[in-house]
Amino acid sequence: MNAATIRDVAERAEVSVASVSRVLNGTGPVTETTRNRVLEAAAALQYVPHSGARSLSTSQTRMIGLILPDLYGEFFSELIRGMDVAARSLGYHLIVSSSHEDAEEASAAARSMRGRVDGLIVLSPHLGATHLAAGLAGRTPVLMMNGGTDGGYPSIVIDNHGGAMLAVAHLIDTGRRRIAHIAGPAGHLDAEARRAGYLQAMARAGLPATVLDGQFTHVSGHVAGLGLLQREPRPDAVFAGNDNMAVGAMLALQDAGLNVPEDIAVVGFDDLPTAGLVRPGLTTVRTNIPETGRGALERLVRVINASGEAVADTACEIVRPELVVRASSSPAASNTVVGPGL
Amino acid sequence: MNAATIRDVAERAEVSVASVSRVLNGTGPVTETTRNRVLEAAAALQYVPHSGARSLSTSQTRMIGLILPDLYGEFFSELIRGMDVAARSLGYHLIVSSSHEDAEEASAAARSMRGRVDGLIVLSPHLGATHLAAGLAGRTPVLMMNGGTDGGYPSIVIDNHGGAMLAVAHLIDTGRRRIAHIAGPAGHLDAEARRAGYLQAMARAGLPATVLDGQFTHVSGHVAGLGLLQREPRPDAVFAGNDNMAVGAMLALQDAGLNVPEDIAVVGFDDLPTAGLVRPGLTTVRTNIPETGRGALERLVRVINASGEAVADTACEIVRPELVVRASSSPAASNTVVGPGL
DNA sequence: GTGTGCCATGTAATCGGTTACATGATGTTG
DNA sequence: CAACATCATGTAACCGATTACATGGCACAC
Repeated sequence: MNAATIRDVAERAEVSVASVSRVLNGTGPVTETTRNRVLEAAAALQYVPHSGARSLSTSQTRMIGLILPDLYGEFFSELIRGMDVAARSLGYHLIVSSSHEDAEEASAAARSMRGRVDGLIVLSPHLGATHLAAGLAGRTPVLMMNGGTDGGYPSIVIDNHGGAMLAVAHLIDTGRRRIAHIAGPAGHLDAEARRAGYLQAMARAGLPATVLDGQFTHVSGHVAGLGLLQREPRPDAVFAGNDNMAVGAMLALQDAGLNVPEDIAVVGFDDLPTAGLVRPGLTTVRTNIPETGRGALERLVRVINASGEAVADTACEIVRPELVVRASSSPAASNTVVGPGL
Repeated sequence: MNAATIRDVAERAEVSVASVSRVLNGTGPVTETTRNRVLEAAAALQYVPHSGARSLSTSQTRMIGLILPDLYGEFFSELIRGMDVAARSLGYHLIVSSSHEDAEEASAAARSMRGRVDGLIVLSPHLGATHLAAGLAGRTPVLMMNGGTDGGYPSIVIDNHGGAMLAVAHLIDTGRRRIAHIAGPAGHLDAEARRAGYLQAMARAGLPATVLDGQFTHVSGHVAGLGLLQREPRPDAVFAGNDNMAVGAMLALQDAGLNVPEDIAVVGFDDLPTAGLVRPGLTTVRTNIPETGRGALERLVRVINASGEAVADTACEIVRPELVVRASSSPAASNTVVGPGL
């Protein structure tokens, strides 16, 4: 016994397939009697429309593809949470493809989704992905997140540069002068924007910059922390490119007998849950991830519905992060949140 | 200009649609000449098969639905990572629906996926979901994870009970006697199995049990930690139902001036990345999540391909977690991993 | 009573693939 | 040279929905 089709329902309800379709989709007029017969028959047969058949005749899949890099932890789950909630409320489903190390893999994933999604959200912290996606996505609407603004796609970027400046300004405001930076991997857009923000804030304040290399990992932060101990004079603050490295560095410094924040202040980026659980609590830069994800999905759906419109949406929306001050940069602080500032 | 169809490709290559289909799917014999003409035409037209049409004629969607509760952090991303990698290598796509607080929401999600997936993986730590899913999934193959073993579905469960006993045995082995437990929320299957494991291990050792209530959150762990300080005599060890609560409790104890592990040992469950980053490092129970996810997906695909087979797969596979000993339970320990034991 | 208009319903074409079966070309063999 | 096997290719039916258009029933007005 195969699954019931619309014809089975029509037969059982003794009406035509057109009426069944009308009742189930709420299109066109039907009498109360017809509606009831159809509903009853559909329930009795446990009828579920064949999505393939529907998408064939409507040329809509009501699916949205999400292409992600090799993300870890909280960021990943929060982002999907936000998007998923938005998708559900708009009647869409989310197809996820994750762990794409480079632009090539990401575009292969994009290709494999062509034809089965109505739109695509691409997160690519690697250079070049925008360009590659261009040739592959074809007519599928695409929304780029944190992938640069080239390519003429609508996009959303997190203001990493501004967030970094916020962090550095906070350190300067609290009296620090020898502020070092632990950078993320080269070629990673987030990492580079944060580094640039650090450099600009330091230059603007007339302070000398010190950059150590890191890989966004806990271990590389620890190594960089050991590197800081060698510096002469020793920095009185570190701004790490992400929380993972900040925590790694902080542990290295503490294990060497330094006090945080008295001897050296530490600031991270991302506001992972871990940031609030280490001691002292880590000052960091936070973005509202679920909210950003929700916004991205809603915007993509708007683009989908507007396709064919005269004016295409190619704007780049900028999400401003905020500073979360904890004890790692200010002995007095408990858990204050400071807005994005100017 | 609409997207190219198989007929457009056939026309351009001056062959029939059947030949195009044969070339593109590798079914049936074709000459080298035909193959090349088709491939060239397909490339020139940027042809992508319409997945709806294909699924209509083959009655396969090559999609797998994943229904998740309101998971946070690492567990979520690791699980999806493992499944996604497996799915990709088997030629499937993953449709994710997350954040389902209760069994009813989860089954609504399952219903909305009927007809658009070839199979479903349902993670439901809430009682009753199995039963609800039964009426809704219909003929769709379903794999239950951590949702109990009733319902006649193939299932995979993490041996929370055994993991908890492992943790308690470790504490007893290292000389602890007054071991308290911070339990997770009532009605949560993982939480209840861990609690039961704790109780059984204590009973078997002839030790009195002490259970405090928690909600799997950091804050509830902190509150429970304060509760421990009131106990007379004070426990010399705590086994928390998850790492979040363990860290919350540990901070409360340390803030009250106690030394971990000298005054009191702390053990968690899950091995979140945070567990290795707090000081002292948190002893905890770990499951290889990506591996478990990969296995689950591969097993579901096997079930899908075998459907119609005489013998249905209704076995319950048990994943044994392992103990990770860190400094929070043993001053000597650095980062040893102990196997699942007997 | 007949014409008119409205409205619920049904018929059948259509979407874009897959594939069973028919066809025709080619080579082999007696 | 005829008969036949082999094999690449083409034709057309089919999957299950949506929907434009046709149809038929009914109420109302003249």
